[in-house]
Amino acid sequence: MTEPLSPTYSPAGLEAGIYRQWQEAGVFAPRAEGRDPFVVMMPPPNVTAHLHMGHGLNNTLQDVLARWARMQGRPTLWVPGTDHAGIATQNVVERLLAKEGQTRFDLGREPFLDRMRAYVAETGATILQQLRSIGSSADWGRTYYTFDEHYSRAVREVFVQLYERGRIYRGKYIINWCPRCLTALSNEEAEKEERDGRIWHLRYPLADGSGSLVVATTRPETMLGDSAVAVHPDDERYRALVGKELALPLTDRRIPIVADAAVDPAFGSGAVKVTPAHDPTDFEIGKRHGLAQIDVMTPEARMAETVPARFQGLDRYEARKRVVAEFEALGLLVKVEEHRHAVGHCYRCGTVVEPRLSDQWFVAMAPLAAPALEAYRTGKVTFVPERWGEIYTQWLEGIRDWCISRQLWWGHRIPVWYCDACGTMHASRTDLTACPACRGPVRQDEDVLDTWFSSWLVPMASLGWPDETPDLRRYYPGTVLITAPEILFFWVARMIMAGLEFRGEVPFRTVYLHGTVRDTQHRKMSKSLGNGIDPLDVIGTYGADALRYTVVSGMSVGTDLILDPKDLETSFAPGRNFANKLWNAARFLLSNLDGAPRPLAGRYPDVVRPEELTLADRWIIARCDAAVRAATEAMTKFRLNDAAGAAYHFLWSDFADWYVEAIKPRLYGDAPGGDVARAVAYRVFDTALRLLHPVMPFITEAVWQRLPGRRAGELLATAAWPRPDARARHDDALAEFALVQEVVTALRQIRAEYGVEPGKGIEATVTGASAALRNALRQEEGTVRRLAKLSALAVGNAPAGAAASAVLSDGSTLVVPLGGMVDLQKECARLGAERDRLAGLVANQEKKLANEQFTSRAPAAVVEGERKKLADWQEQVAKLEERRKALGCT
RNA sequence: GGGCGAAUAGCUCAGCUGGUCCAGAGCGCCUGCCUUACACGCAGGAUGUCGGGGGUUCGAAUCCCUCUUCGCCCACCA
Repeated sequence: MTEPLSPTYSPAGLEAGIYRQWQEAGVFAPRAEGRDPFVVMMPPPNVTAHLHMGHGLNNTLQDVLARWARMQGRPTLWVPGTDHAGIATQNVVERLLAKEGQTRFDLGREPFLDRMRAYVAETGATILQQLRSIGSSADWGRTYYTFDEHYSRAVREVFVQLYERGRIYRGKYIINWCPRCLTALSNEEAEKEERDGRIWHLRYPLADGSGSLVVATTRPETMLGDSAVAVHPDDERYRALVGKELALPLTDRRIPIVADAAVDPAFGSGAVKVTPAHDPTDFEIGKRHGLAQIDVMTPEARMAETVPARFQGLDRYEARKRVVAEFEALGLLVKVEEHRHAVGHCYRCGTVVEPRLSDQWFVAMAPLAAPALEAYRTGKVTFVPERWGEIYTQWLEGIRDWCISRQLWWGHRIPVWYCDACGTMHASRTDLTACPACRGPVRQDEDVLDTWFSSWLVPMASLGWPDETPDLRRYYPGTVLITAPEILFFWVARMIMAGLEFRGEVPFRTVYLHGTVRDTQHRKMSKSLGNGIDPLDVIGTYGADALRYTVVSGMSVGTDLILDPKDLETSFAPGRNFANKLWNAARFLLSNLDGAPRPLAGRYPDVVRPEELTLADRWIIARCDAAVRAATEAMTKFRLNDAAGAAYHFLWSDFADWYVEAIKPRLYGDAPGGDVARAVAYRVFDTALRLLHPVMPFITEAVWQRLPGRRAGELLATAAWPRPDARARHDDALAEFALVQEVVTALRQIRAEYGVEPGKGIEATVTGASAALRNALRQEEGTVRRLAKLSALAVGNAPAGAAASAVLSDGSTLVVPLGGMVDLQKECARLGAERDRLAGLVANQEKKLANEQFTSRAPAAVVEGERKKLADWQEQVAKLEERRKALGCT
């Protein structure tokens, strides 16, 4: 890596080699010694996933923090992994089968699973490989997979433990059923979405013909499974009817009218049809009144044999139409209203879920939730941004039992065996071949576990749990979890519960929830919307560093990342341009560092004697130190955009725009002190590369290794993060160099305004300069003359007839003789306008200072500052008037 | 229905504890430059009722109230 930097920066040829270097040096594995390990668990992408911007964002943020921690010398472990992703993966393979005209049932369970495994073996490594291309410094040797053999042991262990503690139970309850995936879902997996729908008001006649009742429903087809109508016990309107029977229309069944407090008398007619097999509330009412539970649908959501023959086999929506039509024909359809309500959708396929009575396995969550709440309340876990803590709390407080069984094949099979001989069931860590009770034959439960039932163990299982491994002892609990808020309930909260339950300790101290990648219309990027950006395209065109820079700088805490999929240039060019700037600054510097005789090692500012430093040197050292402070501070607060900004601003605006320009004469030998300039430039550039490395690791590594004095094999990835240095705080230099910048800027403005020809020098005189400015100009005269293209610079009295001037912040006037190049009329107008503007400010300021409330209540320093402002302005007005006179303005 | 977030330049967004980074950055736009590190660049420039209204305060983009508009999360009123 010692060949010179190529004249043009091309990330494509550079990144792979750098990444290989890191891997070969083993920098991604945590160092064995050292305290305060920094541990991050990667949210596992699905095994079949292809890299998208969400991964790009999430992994960049993790990598920035991991690299930062590593540079701070902390043993740093970022554990990567993949998720077998039950439904999602099974759906992918089932779609492939469908193209061949087959279903999983045609193949049978084992052959299907073989097919799944073959598919996953092929695609499983893709996503992890792609994550490497963005620079992820995860410890690949520790990659976990939520469906490997070891992980299965962890899952079984957890299941059995919970079972033995009575926290897992099996029973018939209303669950969310996806008629397309043909499985039960948890509450979280049924995404509620508000939709415009309708509500039908149906009339049910009394069995004795003495009258009727009206009920309202959004799902008329379920009336075929009604087993009662409920009214509130205190509802006067219906009191007399309670206990009577209704003739359920379209059927030959009679159903009772019951009184139940769950009914809201104010809603609709105050009478509710009760369908215990298809609605959670109705299920409860049904239990209280011993009502029949009539499941009217097949798993595919077609009408089952439990309904009259003419409805059987109809899709639920066809059945709905048919039911409504028949009610209308019978004159029992009272009215239809528009009704907006929330409907659950399968989070994997979008199908409307059917609440349905079903025999499933559940985890009792209340006992798990209590310690998880406590952990947050006592500060054992914190959220960034904090507001997520409240959302976490609300969810846990209202938590319901977790349906964990899935009627899928791709997943951890439920470790329960049934013995038909003696009617017992047994949860077991190992496969059972015979009933432990009667030695009779056993059969294993057909269902598999919710994929999140394995994901929630990531922090433990990825470190070896249930075995008490050295990794587990050393790296649990982790430091920070970085993920998207979408999976706060699915994953984050459950990991906290699992960690507390099985390990007695939270799995991580901090949860950093970052935003979502969206397009310019604020829509989530997704394959189906076609508004995605392929990170690999971006990396190919702009480089991984540019991708990372854009993602980090565009992502402030608590906000979303907006990118325009139709205009990659706008989003990613700034990152590439910055990399290019850095590359060229490095090229310039390296070509001028050659043969630097002064020792470049050691801690600056010891490298050179303090008295050798020029104003510009001291300024850039102080600016660099400020950047170190800013970047470090920002990192600790997860304000990664600010950290990137600090490095960006320092490198570009301070170092490249000013310092490099200021020292060119010294570097070229046109001014003394070249060695000092080289030493300082080297130190601050080195520091800046370190600051930027977590964000743009490839280019900084490539450049850094070429700096002189590097030992073979020395890597920036493991170099030390810079520390602030009290000796680098040159406040006076900050102030004085700012004046130099101001002079240069003023002269440039004058030059532009008066059309001084480029390349033609002008003479400038500064009058009334403060001691600081005089000192600054004395030291940096060369810089000012060069950057402002002056032919001469003097400090002293203004010559008569000066043609242009600028007032500097220290009160001095910059007077620029421009000879015949100045348009007198224009100058008079300009001075007049400026005088009027300042006069306005003076008037306001006088009013402000006359306000006693202000002068007495504002801090003295503020009042003093305001007084000074007034004086300055008054003086400037006077000076402007003088100038106008001198020029003969009227 | 409940809760949360957002609204600042043409666009995407910073602006942390009310004052001394207070009106900023990047992109875009305009002007002038191929100044031997960089045209993926350099030097200038224009553009803002800080969503509307009210309040607190000596002082508000910043705190409070309210309205409007977007977005997100939660919710068993059928």
